[in-house]
Amino acid sequence: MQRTKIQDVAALAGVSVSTVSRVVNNSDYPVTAEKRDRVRRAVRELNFSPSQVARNLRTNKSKLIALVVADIANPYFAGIARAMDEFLFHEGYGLIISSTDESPDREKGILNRLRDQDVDAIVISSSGQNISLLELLHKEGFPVMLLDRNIEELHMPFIGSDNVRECCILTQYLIDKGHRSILFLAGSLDSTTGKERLQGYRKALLKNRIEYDDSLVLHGNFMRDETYRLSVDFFDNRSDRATAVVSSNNLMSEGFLEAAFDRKISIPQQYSLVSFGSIDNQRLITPILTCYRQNLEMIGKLTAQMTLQMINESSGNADVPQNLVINDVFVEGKSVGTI
Amino acid sequence: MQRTKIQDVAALAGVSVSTVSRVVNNSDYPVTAEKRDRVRRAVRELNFSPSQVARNLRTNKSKLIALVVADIANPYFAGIARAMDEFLFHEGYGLIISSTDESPDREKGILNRLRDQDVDAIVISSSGQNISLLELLHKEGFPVMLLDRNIEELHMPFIGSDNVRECCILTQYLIDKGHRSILFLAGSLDSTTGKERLQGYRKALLKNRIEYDDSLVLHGNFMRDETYRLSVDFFDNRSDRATAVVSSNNLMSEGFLEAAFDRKISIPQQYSLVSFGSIDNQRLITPILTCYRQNLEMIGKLTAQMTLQMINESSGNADVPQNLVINDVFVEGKSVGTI
DNA sequence: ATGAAAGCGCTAACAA
DNA sequence: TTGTTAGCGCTTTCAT
Repeated sequence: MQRTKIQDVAALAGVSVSTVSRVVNNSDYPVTAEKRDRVRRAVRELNFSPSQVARNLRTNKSKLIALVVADIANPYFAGIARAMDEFLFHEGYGLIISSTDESPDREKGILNRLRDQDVDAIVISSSGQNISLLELLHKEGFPVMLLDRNIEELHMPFIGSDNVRECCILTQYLIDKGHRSILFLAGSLDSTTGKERLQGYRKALLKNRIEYDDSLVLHGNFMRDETYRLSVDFFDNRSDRATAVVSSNNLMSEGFLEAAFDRKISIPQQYSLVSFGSIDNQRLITPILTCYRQNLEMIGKLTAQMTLQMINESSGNADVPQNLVINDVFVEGKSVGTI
Repeated sequence: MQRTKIQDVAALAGVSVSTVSRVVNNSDYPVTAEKRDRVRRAVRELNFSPSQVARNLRTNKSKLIALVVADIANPYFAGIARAMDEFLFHEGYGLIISSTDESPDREKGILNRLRDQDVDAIVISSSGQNISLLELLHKEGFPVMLLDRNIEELHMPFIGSDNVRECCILTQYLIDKGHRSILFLAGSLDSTTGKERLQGYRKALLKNRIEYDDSLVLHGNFMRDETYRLSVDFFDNRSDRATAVVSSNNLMSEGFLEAAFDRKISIPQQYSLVSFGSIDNQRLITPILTCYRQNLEMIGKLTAQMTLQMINESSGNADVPQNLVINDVFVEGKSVGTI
């Protein structure tokens, strides 16, 4: 069965294709009521709906926005994706989602693919290793928006948390509870996010005149399994070196908790934990984590809004980079004990 | 900055556009090594990469596959999406993901959108309320593949679980532990999946000569919050009517567990629970659920494979509908007590 | 107010 | 082995 095209409609309505196009697009171009009606009827009769592909080619827009993240199965990204989709759908946009698995190479491949697809914008939580490619895309006119992980030299719109501040407060919370030897689960230091969260931790130590000890920083990559391994190793060999831990994201918190569970370390009795980001199914898990909880719905919606704004601006004049720093919610749970 | 196009490459290489096209597409068409080289060099120099949009229009393929699910933030779908993306990326395909929130209207809107985008295939976990539209898409040549929820009258390829069998076994497990009054958390009965799981439950009752009691079936819609409400209501008003419960999917299990937690009902001491599908962060949650665990990685990969197969076949001859029934893994946890 | 026609960037049939 | 060219379905300029 063939797709009905604009010519078919034009023929049935007895008008030219231009007229059909005008009507279909609700152009404010003048069309007599009568023809408009004839076209509308023909459209309905033939169940016509214009090929977005042909439009794409002609107009250089695809009505497609890409979301590039480490892993769409991470509830953090899935929640944001959900909210973005919700918002974008109503604006007539579709969402292409790709996972990089934290691999810069994979990320590069994905970005190149997106370039060819002519997506209208790219929202990316980048490894931070593809700066020149992102720059190139930007130059070619792709609105690029940085999500969660900023890349400062790029001067592109960014939405994310105040990592330094929030991590500092989390650490301070532990210190206030009497902890002095605090482990830090670091995410990838190639990303601003990873760096800034570590920085927040150090800032809190400094403020409280606690000496920074490099051996208390476990270097991970924001991923659960790896954190599990690091944590098990820590428990097995140097468990007594710390009384509390600051985790850099939700997955790392999960990995740590799994390790503690397997090593029969009880939280918060033996170890206290604070987390950047809450974990999935928290209501079913003991203890409730003391953490900064991110409002995924809001982040997703704002991201979508900013992205559309970029798209519209970029067709106009200068695109003004804009940074949006989200204030997450501090949740006082039961995962921290007093010393 | 302008996109470089095939003409630019042709000019720089001193050949015709067809030659460039042939080289770029690795066509097995004969091209002399020398020209091939010249083209390759020009491609690199100009950083050329063909517009997928123009290709789409010309070839009627978009290298885009759509995944339509109730909610991409449901770990079940997110896990499948992740695995599909993994596989499809290597085959040169992108993945458009849309969430329907279980709304047939929303689903319809999404499907119409996808039609215009000319996606190469649609993978859908459908509400089951848009049969005629799915049929239309099929007639128009869109390969459609049903995921998790079958619609039998459509005779389209399907991948999913053996719902009747697995739910029957889950129920039987409870019966074997001495339970006779068993609550069933039903998903939407508009979907085959919802119906079949209920059917499996009834089958087990029948086999054991336990009378089916309609008031022990809580009618939900596969969603967490609603199940929470239904469960709380049950606990508050008719808690003593049952000693065990069969849940129709992961989210409903979570909703039930949250309700039990809030009402201080302990599992499995006061109530036993078996679940179709495991829950997120299970390792951190007590008790471990007795459930059928679905291998999302495998399901996603197989789905992607079948989809590509459909795409390739449909360009060829008859597309043979194919049903793939996954054997999930029975996990014996600690969520069931003996009576 | 309407229609004819150019052309978006590419592939592929056909010609040479 | 290579080049020329039609045309994918649409939007939009220009002429009427």
